[in-house]
Amino acid sequence: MLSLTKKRMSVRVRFAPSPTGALHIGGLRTALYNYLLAKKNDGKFILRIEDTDQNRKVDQAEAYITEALSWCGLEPDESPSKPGSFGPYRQSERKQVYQKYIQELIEKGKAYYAFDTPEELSKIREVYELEKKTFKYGIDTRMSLKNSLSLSSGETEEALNTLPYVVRLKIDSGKNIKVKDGVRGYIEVKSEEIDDKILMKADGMPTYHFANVVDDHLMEITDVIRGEEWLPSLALHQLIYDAFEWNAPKFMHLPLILKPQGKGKLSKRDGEKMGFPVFPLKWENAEGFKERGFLPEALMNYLALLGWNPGTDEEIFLMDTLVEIFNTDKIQKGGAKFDFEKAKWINHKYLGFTEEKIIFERFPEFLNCLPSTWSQKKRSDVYSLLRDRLFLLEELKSQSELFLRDPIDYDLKVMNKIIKHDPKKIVAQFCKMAKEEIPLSEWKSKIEKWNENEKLPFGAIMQSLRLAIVGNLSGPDIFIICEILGNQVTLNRLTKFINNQNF
RNA sequence: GGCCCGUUCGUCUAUCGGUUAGGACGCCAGGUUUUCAUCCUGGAAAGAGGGGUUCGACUCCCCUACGGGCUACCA
Repeated sequence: MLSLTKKRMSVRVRFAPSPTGALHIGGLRTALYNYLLAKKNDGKFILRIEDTDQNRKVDQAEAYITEALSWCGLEPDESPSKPGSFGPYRQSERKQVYQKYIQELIEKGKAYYAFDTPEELSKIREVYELEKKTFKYGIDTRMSLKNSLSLSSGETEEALNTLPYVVRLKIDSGKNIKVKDGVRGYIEVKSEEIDDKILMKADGMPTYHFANVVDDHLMEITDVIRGEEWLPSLALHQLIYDAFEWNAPKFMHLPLILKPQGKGKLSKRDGEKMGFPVFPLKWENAEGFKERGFLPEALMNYLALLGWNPGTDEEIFLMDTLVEIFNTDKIQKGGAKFDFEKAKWINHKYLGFTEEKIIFERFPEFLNCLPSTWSQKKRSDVYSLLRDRLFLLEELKSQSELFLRDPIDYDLKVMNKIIKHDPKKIVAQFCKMAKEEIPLSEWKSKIEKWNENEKLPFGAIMQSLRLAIVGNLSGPDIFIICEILGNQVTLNRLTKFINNQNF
């Protein structure tokens, strides 16, 4: 047990998203696990923006990511907006760095220039596909393609000056590459399986693989926690570390977050289709967890449990506890389906133990459905009456509507059931009582007393009142509703009911 | 197609060779309540299939099936 909680020295982890759109909960969970590992070990959590693909870059995305992490309480120790001594933290600003290191690889003979155009290559791929073979730019093919290995040095020189070129990693065959994933264990890959991946693109930008390795090394990253989609590239990354003769960090690949129903990984579409958020904050037309009324702590709690477990039966953990108990060897191997119901239930728990004052301070946007003309006490009374019923803060709006306007109509099914007890007469009696301003606690006994002569089912009385005041049979304690409504409004509603000509 | 990874109730998961396979969400039933919801109690519900190894496999190995990922000058 002691070894599980022992702290390691100078842990540095990074979350490295591409600014191609909103951060979704898969990425968010990756960020969370990184954050937890860092904080558990008194280490540093670094945000690095991987914007090497200029075509897919979305302007607002980086700001969104920063804001989303902040809302979730995952504040980076180093980031583009809070540089440490390992910057720049945006890959597009590190071009010279990559140039320097790619040069080193070329000089070492570990990488080479290639002049084949994308069009040429895709044509070759098509031909291979027709023969049901897979084209690999590598040991078997590289000498018949246009690169500094197949061309003479003069031709290469010439091409370098006139043609666009990329730099590829030169992979030797016949090697068994053994890599370790902290979640799954050792994985062995034959070097023949890996092709001579492009390290530097024709536009002078590095590819993910290259930039990632160089930056993780330079930024002294000790542990890489990333999505499972990177697992097949792990051997390639190891080869790049080897080419530089660098020590690789520890790797851990998180299982994917899957659709609630059906197959495949969770997508933005699923959220739209099934009515749940997949983004922390609003993005374009899609509402986020924030807008739906999640407490960020609750979201983090749910995400922590999606692919990891503490090994106990407990499920509700504040961030501080999470940091304490988080342990990477409890990370799950298989993908996990997203379950919005469970997420809501956790949020409900948080709503239950979070002080009202805190809710009013932190989530004013949800309290806005209560008129600003109301006194603080009245707003507070409404919230405390409704809070046990809330799973999402957004529900406050619909749940509080009964205070804002008189019932539009009355539930006819209920009406038919109780009509034989003469609900108007019952309500009229209640009217009389309401005029006397009886304290809340005495309503019930008053009604019972009155009912001694009338001999009505108690339920019929209560149903008549509820129908008259809110129009249907659901909702919180009707007497408290009356008290919050005040005598005037209550009397109005009762009178309206009595005067209704439809029954 | 090739390569890699995975598979315990509907869902998230516990189990690290010997358990009546545990918990939670959801579902169902009962209780509390003036109703609904909350809350409380209870219930139904699982080791993908087939081979091994072993005195004994959910647990270790192999095969199959299924699911997923990668296979770009995207990350």
